[in-house]
Amino acid sequence: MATGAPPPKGWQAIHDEVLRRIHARDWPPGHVIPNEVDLAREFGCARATVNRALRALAEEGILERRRKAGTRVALHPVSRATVDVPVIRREIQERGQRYDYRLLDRGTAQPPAAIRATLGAGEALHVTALHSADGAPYVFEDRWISLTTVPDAAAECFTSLSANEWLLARAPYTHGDIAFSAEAASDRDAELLDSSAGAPLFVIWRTTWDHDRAITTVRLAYAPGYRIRTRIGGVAAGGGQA
Amino acid sequence: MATGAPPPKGWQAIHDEVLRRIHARDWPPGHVIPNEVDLAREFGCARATVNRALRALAEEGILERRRKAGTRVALHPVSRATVDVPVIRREIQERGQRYDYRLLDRGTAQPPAAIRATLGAGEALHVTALHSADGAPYVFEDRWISLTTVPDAAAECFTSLSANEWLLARAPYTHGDIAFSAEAASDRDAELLDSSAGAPLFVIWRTTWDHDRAITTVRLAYAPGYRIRTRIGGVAAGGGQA
DNA sequence: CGTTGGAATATGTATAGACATAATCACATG
DNA sequence: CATGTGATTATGTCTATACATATTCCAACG
Repeated sequence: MATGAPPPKGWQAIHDEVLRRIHARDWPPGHVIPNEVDLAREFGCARATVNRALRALAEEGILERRRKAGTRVALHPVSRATVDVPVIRREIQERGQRYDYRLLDRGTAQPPAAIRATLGAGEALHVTALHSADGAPYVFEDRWISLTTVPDAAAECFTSLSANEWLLARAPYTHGDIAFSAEAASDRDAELLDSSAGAPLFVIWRTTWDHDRAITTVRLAYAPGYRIRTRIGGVAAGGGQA
Repeated sequence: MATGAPPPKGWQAIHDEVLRRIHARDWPPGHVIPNEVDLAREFGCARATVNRALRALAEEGILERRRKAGTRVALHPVSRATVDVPVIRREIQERGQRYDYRLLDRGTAQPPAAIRATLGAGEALHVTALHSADGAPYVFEDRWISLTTVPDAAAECFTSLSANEWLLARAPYTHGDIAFSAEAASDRDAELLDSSAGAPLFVIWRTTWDHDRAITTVRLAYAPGYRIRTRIGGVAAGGGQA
């Protein structure tokens, strides 16, 4: 028979039915849908079950919920994608490639103004390194670490363990900012990544924080051809089993 | 007093306490934490409350949960960021800029092999357009629409309403694939985006599906300087209030 | 010794009921 | 008319209990 998927039961069934009504335009964008109590009665289940389904749809960006105002179909659907930014070593090893890490430089210095704006005044630890896959350069990492937030970093050499992994273990962050962009390879980028100056590089800027204190700011310049892939929708509300 | 944040109550308090123990290495990576019943007893609450907190942490990628096996601290922490890819018109208008849409070309044709692999055999609708902000080119859109999945599209001219918005309204997708990458501007990219050939462009490839049938595949080439920003952690498990 | 089958167990989900909280709306008041 | 205030209401959350389900573990069996 090979039925694609068994008919869902429980809150997922409600999730799917509500989604169907939205897609079928029974409930067009902006429409306020019935409240949880009424839906529970209609579906013959407890309110908590409806709540679970609607909350999942809200987390997907399909619904917008506000107390007292009720639940409405989102006016401006956005594609909400969850991107996993993995630890570089694992990213490479999971593809079955050999991972190499080479520290290029390490020292304390006064960071440039743009970095100082987030890391705060004073000296910081500057670490540059190259990650490679099967011998080919993969990512050029240029990182500043706050010595006020992470004083222990001053004693670490980072010759064999990448700063990223050391920090993850020693100074976990509470939140962070990420930016994806395309940059032209500088002369240094080009030399290290074995490409030519001006080549389009996929670049990730990431700053991580421990509450209100910045831990580290890093620029990751990926070798040409790199891309980040992800999905939207799909698992619906299943959660995060990789 | 300006206390940064009020001490959380309920399931968020448990979420934060568990996270604290993980960060404090009371529960190191790989460690199996107590089961929900024990934690509920410890925190003096119902199991459902603990469940809510642990499920949130699992969705963040901090914990891994399996029935019977229990809950363990994730061995390989990944930065799980949720990226909102907005409708281009809104993205521009929300910054207070004027939005312009110009259809460049529209016609049915045999798509190139790479597109045909996902869209299926047969002719498809090819639409190219330029979105601009305050008169400056912003995104060059190159899209193929499956006429087998969305036959209505053949009758639409796309002169004033962008294909993206038309599709969102008429042919909602169940899931999609997204890829972010950096590409060198082709001659055509450069001409349309008012930059020079070879310039690094941020490019998004997106394919959307209605169950197992592809709806559309689009390449969005953004003008130089574009970047996508997002956060990790932060709201923890609050959900999706924009 | 390997395989299989069942018992044990931790999470997943559902339920009914209750209270908390935020936001809205209508009304009264200045 | 502007404004504040309180009742109303829908969602947010918690509780206690129950059953479902996936896995693991172990023991019996071939």
